[in-house]
Amino acid sequence: MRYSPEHKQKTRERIIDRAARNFCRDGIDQVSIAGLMSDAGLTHGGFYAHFKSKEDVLLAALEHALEQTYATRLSEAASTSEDPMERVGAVLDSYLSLTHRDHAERGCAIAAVGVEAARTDPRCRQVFSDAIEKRAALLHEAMGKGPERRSEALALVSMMVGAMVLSRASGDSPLSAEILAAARKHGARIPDCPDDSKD
Amino acid sequence: MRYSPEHKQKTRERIIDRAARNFCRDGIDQVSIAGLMSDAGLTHGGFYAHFKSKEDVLLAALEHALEQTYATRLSEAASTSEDPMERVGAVLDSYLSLTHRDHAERGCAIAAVGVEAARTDPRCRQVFSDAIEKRAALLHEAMGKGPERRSEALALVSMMVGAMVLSRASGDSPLSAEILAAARKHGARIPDCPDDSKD
DNA sequence: TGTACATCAGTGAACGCGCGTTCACTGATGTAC
DNA sequence: TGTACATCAGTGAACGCGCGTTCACTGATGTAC
Repeated sequence: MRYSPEHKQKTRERIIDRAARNFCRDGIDQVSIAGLMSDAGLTHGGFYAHFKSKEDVLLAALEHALEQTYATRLSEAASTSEDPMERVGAVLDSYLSLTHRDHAERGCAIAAVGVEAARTDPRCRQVFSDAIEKRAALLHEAMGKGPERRSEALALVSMMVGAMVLSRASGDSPLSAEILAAARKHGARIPDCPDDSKD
Repeated sequence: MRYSPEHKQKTRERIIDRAARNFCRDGIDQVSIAGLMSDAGLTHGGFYAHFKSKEDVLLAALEHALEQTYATRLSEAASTSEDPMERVGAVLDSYLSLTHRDHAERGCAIAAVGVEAARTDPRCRQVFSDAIEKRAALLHEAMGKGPERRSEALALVSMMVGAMVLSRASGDSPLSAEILAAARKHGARIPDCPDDSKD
């Protein structure tokens, strides 16, 4: 090998990292290979030494983004306390923040490009499925209750992603922050409700 | 006037209707003016006799789609019963259905293109704000409780939209339907929880 | 240690393509007489 | 009623542009001797 063994791998990871940022910030179609490579300090032709196509780098970028937010923000928030309610509250506060709303480029890829990415490539749907499962499992465990509460975790993830989508869709109106606050409040209550399920 | 007074207006409405379908089904960037006009039985050149730009028709299409789903499905579901809980349940069942998941082209425009549209045009964010307000007000009224419950309505709308986004993002995996079921179940419980708020 | 060489990550011109938009036009329509 | 005319909704060729992708190449690097 001419270059150090990690050289190409490092470049590849730099491209993926920039791709994750750009896709989540601008949307899939607004990201060009040339712009992406330029952000990574390279020229566009080199792209195809690392990826087969734009769809390929999208897939890698989604996996990277979802792993990043899971490993850092989500699981950190979920391990802040001994108290289940506080753990869930910490996840909600972290996710449903104005900072997250205003910085999609380092935020949840499902909220940022879930709809677009899933529309085009079935492999993206698989990546999203796995990510949703992981997030539901994290919340499920954070709740510290029985296995019958999995549906609560799924409902919570739904509310979190939905509130982020709505708060971004409603832009800078007062409604935008109100939505986040409402989801923080009632999200924290979902594990509170009496479990009268018959599953 | 050479043509009947309503002639041009009818054509315009036909274009808007097709635009709403195509945008919600395929995403904004995947819809071309030529394809849209062809769907409306016209050729692409005529487009600019009706709209100033693609963004213009997007705005009109969003308003149309949001008004359609509100006036038909949502408000019908919200007036099916005398019982507040049943009304909310009917809205949830209607929105969180497999039919809705699989037919974005006639479904909720916020779930379908909310993120994409809001990213590009501030006017879209205003349209979405208004639509979210209307939907929250509908649910708020359906709940039949005091004005302090507005945040519950916002949380419910969040959960509905989020569950639809997630169920589409997770494609055809079993998880997809599970998410919808979880949101139906726990969405219906939000108005059930004791109101211990201090607002 | 120094030099010739082979590798291959990265370069940048070129491609074909589809897009949004423009514009000179056509021809179906309702009106004037 | 019949005919000449004005209107303007709709047509389709043409435009410039940016995109994803290809490919012949370059030059920095580590290796062989």
